[in-house]
Amino acid sequence: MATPSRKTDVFQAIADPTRRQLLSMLGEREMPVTVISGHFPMSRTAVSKHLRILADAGLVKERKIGRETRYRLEPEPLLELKRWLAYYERYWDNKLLALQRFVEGDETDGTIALVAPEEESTRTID
Amino acid sequence: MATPSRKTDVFQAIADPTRRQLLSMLGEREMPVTVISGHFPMSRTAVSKHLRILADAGLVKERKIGRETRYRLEPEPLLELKRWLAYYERYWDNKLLALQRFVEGDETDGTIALVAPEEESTRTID
DNA sequence: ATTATATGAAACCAAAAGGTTTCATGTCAA
DNA sequence: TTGACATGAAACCTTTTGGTTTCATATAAT
Repeated sequence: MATPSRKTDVFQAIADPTRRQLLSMLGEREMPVTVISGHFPMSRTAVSKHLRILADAGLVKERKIGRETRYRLEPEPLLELKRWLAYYERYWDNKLLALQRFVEGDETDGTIALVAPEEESTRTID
Repeated sequence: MATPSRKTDVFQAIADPTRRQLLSMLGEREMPVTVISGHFPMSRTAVSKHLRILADAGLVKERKIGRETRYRLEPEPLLELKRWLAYYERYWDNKLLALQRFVEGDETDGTIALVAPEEESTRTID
């Protein structure tokens, strides 16, 4: 499905530098928790909790082998990030931006016509 | 410069849904705080603090006009995100991934050869 | 000159985040 | 079957985060 409605937000999941390191590490090879945590200056339990958050966001998958649990990268949820970012690419290569700024002029009106596709658009203008 | 060494991490800045909404809103037009906060179910001061965080990350720029301060999107720092994400694109369209997984086999060795370009690579394997 | 508007700073607070240590459980090895 | 290893869950603690209300200051308008 396109919107898998994950337990943890991808943006939130990648906000932590430790978790980003975990992702890059697990992209290379599947690894068990003890080995992974050997690369971090914190307890195994702490790393384990980070892994859980990543798993909740769908960014890693676990596989039990005997008494160990191996984790590996699952890049698919990063597509959401990619889509989000794609919206802003128009600000780099699109000439429309300059035009828009010009048209805007100087008025202080707060009305919004275009809004970027934001996942949680709970409250709008009332 | 390539590494502007900002006060706030971009990943951290965009982790909050409110701040993401702010970015999309400010991409359309420059706006003063009062107008912006009218679109959110929180106090003006709270919105102001979010704007400060975005500004610290370089994602918005402020411009004082008389007694009001207008904010607008500054998309440049998103390039860091784009670069980060680019690393993981190999997991989508690269056949090497399947090959790599195959070569890995089943060993439990924790040694890492390749590491993704992570900004804070403070501690390594000691 | 006085009042209203726009904003940021400060002090404060509750909840979430990121750690720790300890404990329980399941699996492997002798 | 006994002991060592791998791991997650639980309880706990401190710092950060996201919000509030109140106050101070600068500019605009009357």
